[in-house]
Amino acid sequence: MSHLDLSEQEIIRRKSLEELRSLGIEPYPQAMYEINANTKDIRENFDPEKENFQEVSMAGRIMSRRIMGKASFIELMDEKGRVQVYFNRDEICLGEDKTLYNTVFKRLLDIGDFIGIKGYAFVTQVGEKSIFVKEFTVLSKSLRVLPIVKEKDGKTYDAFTDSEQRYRQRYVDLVVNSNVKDVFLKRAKIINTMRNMFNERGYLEVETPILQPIPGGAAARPFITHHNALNMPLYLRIANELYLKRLIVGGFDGVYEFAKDFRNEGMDRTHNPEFTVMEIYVAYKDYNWMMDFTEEMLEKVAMALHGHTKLKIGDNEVDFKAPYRRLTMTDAIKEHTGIDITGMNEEQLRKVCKDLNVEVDETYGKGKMIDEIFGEKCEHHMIQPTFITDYPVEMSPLCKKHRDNPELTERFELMVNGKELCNAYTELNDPIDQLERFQDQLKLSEKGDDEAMFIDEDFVRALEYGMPPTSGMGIGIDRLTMFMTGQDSIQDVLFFPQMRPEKKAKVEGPEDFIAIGVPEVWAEYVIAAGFTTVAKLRENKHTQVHQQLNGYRKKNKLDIAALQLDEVEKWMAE
RNA sequence: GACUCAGUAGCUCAGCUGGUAGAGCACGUCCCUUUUAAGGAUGGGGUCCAGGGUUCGAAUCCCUGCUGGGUCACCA
Repeated sequence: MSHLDLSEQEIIRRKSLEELRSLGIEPYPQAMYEINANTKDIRENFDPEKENFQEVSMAGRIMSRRIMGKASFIELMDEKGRVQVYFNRDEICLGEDKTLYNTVFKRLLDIGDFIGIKGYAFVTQVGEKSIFVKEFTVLSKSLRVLPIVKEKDGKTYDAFTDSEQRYRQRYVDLVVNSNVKDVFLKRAKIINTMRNMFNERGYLEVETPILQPIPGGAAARPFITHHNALNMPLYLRIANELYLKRLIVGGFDGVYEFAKDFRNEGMDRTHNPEFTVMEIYVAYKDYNWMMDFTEEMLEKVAMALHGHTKLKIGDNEVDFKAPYRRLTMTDAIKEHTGIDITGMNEEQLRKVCKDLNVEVDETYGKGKMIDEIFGEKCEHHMIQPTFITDYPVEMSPLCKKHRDNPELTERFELMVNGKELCNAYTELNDPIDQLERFQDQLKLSEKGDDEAMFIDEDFVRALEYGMPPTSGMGIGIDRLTMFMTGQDSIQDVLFFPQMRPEKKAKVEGPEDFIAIGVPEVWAEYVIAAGFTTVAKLRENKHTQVHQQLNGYRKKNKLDIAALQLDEVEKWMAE
């Protein structure tokens, strides 16, 4: 990179880097740096009367500086927070040579640099716990300028807020916005709390394939990729359900997985193309047991994070204290529309939808219409955690039919703050029924439903060997983290949310193309046909370019001579 | 995908009905030995997202595109 591309401040920092080296100071030393205290230790445990922390060795980033001639204060930030550090010229430079203070500390170090310090803890005149430096070491030089965020009395000034930069350069966000780290610490705690609970009960944490030949276990559009050696398509998993159930067939009584799933669908505040789901399957249980289990789990998570169960989510206060209300889908619809859909046929339901102004398609079956009514009229009312149970059979091809009503399934979703958080079944373990349900999905697929499930013959085969009665549950970890930490965007609970590539397509002028031999009359059309840069043009085979450009000429009826293949080939030479 | 708002210095932002770019922090130089959004003096720093158009003249108006945010649609 030439200095021409750098800002003034970046050039100054690079010069400082060279100057450090010329003074015999390596800005990126190899040796480890011994640390015996962190900033949190000092803040919480330093007591001047006890005279502790009198020989500390600490390390971190310089986050601010207040230089007053021969004395200076900096703020040093490590993983645990910040502490004030005092530098005094004559304490650092014991002899006549004051270079280490005047030049190295004052001039060559910058905000963002990592340093190590040795010294002792003390309290300043204004009463702030600080470290008195006897010796410091440059540990890593920062060449880019961090955003400067200042704070006074809990009020933040000049906060680093540009969401694009915060997500693209999360490392900067984490360095300068102290509250961001907290969300991710809580996310880890949520996962650990769940994992501990499962392990205590003897369930086994497992890993199942992410690359799957058949994307099963959910209805969603998958990402597709290609395996070269096998010369076959593979899909990134949309769910891991069918693999976990195979393990129940294999004889494990409880298995769970924290899994990244991938869905090739729209992105918004609550959807990212890759997201984390926890799925758990327990043998010899049903969905009633799973509801008890789920509410116990969520109460534990809330307690572990906050010490209580009442959380503010948006404008609502949501209480995760068990037990949660349990409501069948039919009763929920009755409660919010006054209509009892029990026993209605397709025609009657269609009329109900019309009366309720719920938009439905001609192709919708009973199940889908009921689901639409619920989605439109009920879902957003479910603020407190509520188990919605007994979904129509058409919507749930992997779920066992209801013990009292074959049109329904033993399924529940847990709704919180008007959104789905968990999804669970008494799992379908009748292989003949399962095959029929897959075949129904195939019919939907033939009708053009691109999200209908594929038939997984091996999964049916596994069921034929016998799967014990089992209940399974899935919970969206990103969404749970949003609820538990009060974030309203999924991007704020993912370190690296999906973004479009940031490199802008550089547009070159026709003269750049003429320079590589493109005829003058063609130059602007080459750009118009989509080859906006010479580099882009050269990414293609000359035969392809030739075809495409003559195609463009024909389509737009250009009154110029068609291109010859050998002519195009000459453009490609570097 | 639709609508809508935004993009100006490293960061946060001003910039009027079009007249050729500003502040605070940060940075350079100088002063300052317990400060804390340290302070004082002084100076430098810009492809005003990109491309086109209107105009004598565009950061500003118009068009197209790029990127991001919000709302909606899609999404068990």
